[in-house]
Amino acid sequence: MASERDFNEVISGLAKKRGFYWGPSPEIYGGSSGFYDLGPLGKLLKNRLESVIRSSFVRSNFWEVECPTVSPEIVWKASGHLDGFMDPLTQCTKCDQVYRADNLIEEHSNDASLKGLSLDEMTKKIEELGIRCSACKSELGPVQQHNLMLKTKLGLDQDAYMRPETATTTYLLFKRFLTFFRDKLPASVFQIGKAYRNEISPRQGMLRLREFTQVEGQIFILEEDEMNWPQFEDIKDVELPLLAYQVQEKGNEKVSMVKMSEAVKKGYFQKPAYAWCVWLAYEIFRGMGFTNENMRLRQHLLNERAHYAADAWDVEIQTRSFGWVECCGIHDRGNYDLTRHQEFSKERMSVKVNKQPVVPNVLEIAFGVERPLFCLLDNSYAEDEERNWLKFPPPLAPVQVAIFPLMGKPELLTPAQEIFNAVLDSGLVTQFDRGGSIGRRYRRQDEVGTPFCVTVDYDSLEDSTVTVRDRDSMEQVRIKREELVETLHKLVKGTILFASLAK
RNA sequence: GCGGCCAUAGUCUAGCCUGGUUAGGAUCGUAGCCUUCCAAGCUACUGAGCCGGGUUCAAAUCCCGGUGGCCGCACCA
Repeated sequence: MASERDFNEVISGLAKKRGFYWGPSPEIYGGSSGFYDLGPLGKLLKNRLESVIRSSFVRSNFWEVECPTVSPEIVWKASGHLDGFMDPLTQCTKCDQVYRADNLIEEHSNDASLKGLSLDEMTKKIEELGIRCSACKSELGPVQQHNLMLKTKLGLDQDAYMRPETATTTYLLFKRFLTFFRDKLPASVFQIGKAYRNEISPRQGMLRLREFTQVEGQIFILEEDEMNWPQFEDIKDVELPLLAYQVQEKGNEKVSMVKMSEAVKKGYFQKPAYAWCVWLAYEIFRGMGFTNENMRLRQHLLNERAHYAADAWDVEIQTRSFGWVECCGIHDRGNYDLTRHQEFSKERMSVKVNKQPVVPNVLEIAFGVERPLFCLLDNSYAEDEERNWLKFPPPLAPVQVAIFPLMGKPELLTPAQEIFNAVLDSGLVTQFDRGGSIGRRYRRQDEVGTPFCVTVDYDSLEDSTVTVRDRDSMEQVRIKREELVETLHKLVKGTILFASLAK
């Protein structure tokens, strides 16, 4: 198998060639890194992932909302992103090398008390400690901030920002949710939408984008309900591939399959409701085609956690291009966000518990769609001596069925066209292909992961059957014409397996 | 952002050092012929020197700047 870097080139080459994604966008003007276009197949695949995500959330009683992607500055002051989302940077006055000021100070002082200095204080500290550019030994300039949010203006002069996450915009609706949910907590909502991060220098293609689609599910919940979460009963015997931080601290990277009830007992999870969120994230990723073989749940080490996070686990996916890739965060955000918005907006963000106002906590599942999209491509790629193909689970495949006449003769073309129209009308994404040899057409479909191909041959004219060919085994069975549409639907949904037809 | 390397059809690539004809090949694609199930063959065709500037009679080729990619550093809520 190709090395890691080469493998990424295989995947992105295939993605470009067959229309999964293109970029950096806008290509004809040279492109800006961190931006990609989805081609027809990529968009289909993304839609499938999103619909898996949607139905998982809806089945778990979450309600979908959609908020604007631009919000005025006050929102991001309140959320902490205007301060916390900034990197304090200092630049060499001579060679323009850029350093992260807080890291620099920490390295040179070994003094943990120096966290949280202001910009001016950091500038002074660098001078005091005599820190110079490690490349050319020249003086460093004043500490400035690089904000990871993209700034814009509303009207003539109101500062505003593109949202760096959808979560905050969801929290702003809390009062409305209380009415909608008739004052009952826990209340669960989710949002799928664009978010923007002005990364200094994004690399690794689809894995670090400046504009990407975020999925964020939120549960507004009171503390006692976090401890008493009935749905946990349903999953207590489910085993998840876990890597807790206690295990990692012992220098161990070994994932173990742990029953959820066991994980709570061991103290990996403090709260059953939070543990359930980790399970839900896992379930969503299983729906997106990942398995215990290529997925793990890793708990953040204490120093990895974000400004709002009381506990944090990630879903990580193993790829052949980049090793383990962090794809989803499950956060216990406490009541940090609602408290802050209450403070800044002067609006009540609490509910009454025993006549006392209580600001509820938030549990969050957050991920970008593009990462699992890439990981799925990466994990689905297969090749042997004669062909390469994408072994998408049939329900996720962008193109679901392809229809061919065995040869481009009118007597086969016409019935093949009719079948194509019927299958297309039935709601499957279907392609018709009459070009080149039959083998070549199978290979084309293999390369984009189409799970089933239907071929109309001369026998079809006699006995009204067609052959259905399976992508992974390359085997084929004859199916009666009148059963074709229904059979294809079952195959694509995965309610029957091709192997069960093959006898 | 910094440094090193790099940029030619959809994809892979030759030519660049040593400036000079219609920028060559492979593959993919398209149309047709042939072909009764896994990239066969034949014929024809489409399609390219990242962008901008400079040097020169002449630039894919030399020089400068920008953009993008890879690697290292830094960054990645």
